Amino acid sequence: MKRRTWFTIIAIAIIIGVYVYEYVLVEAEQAEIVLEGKEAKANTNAFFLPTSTTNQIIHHNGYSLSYSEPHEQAEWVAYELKKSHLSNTNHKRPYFEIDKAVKTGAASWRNYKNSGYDRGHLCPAADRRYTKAAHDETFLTSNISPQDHQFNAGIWNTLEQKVRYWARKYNGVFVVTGGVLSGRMKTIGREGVSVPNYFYKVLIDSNSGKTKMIAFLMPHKDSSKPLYEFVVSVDEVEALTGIDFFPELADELENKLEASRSYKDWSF
DNA sequence: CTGGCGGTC
DNA sequence: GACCGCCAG
Repeated sequence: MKRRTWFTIIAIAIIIGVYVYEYVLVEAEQAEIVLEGKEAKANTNAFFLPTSTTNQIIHHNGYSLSYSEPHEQAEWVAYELKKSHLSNTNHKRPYFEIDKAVKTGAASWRNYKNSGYDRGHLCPAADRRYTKAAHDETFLTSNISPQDHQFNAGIWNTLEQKVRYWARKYNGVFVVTGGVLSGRMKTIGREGVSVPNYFYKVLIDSNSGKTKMIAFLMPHKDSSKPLYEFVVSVDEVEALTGIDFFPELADELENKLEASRSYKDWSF
């Protein structure tokens, strides 16, 4: 055969190869999404799960939480935001429901009505758009905290968008977030839902090379400062909340990463 | 994206 | 109370 013929054959083979490869990749991703719910506890909630100071951990398919009955909200909500979770699908916004999995009785959404505060998602609805079920599951009252609207739609929203950016960039991140339930707090509603004075977010990435962490502590008010101004060490968040964030991590690594307040490994 | 709210049945 | 559609930053 002529050289040109060989070249043509090889070119076609490469093109077919790429298509087959992509097809297999897409199939694998879809299979992963289908399994998401069943594997949530094993994948999302095992290794990086924080400790509970309230002894009430609840696992949902899309996230886990530790519920604080005295403050009528979660002390933390934890979930893995995989790159494959990121989706542009629009879902109709459902109504908030009382989380029946909370045995002590989760707060009613009525506490928030006319309170002047948003029902602020802890696990954002936008992080669970991959299925309608996952999206709707974020509308449980165990996943919300009273948030000032300017804060929620402002700097906090900006941080949540940055988390999605990192999930895309670093092939997924594990997220732990909540209000700091300590000190003197305002309360709202008949059940007295505490209004946190600070909110935190702790991230760990173990998917893109060496394991890295970053933590944010934000006063409960909107700000025009850049996000990195709110970076603190994980140790600082632990000191405020009493939560041990990554107890399953090897001690040496945990101690080193949690003491650091450097954000050089995180692209802003 | 983050949400509230008023009107209707 | 549930639902729809409109509203704002």
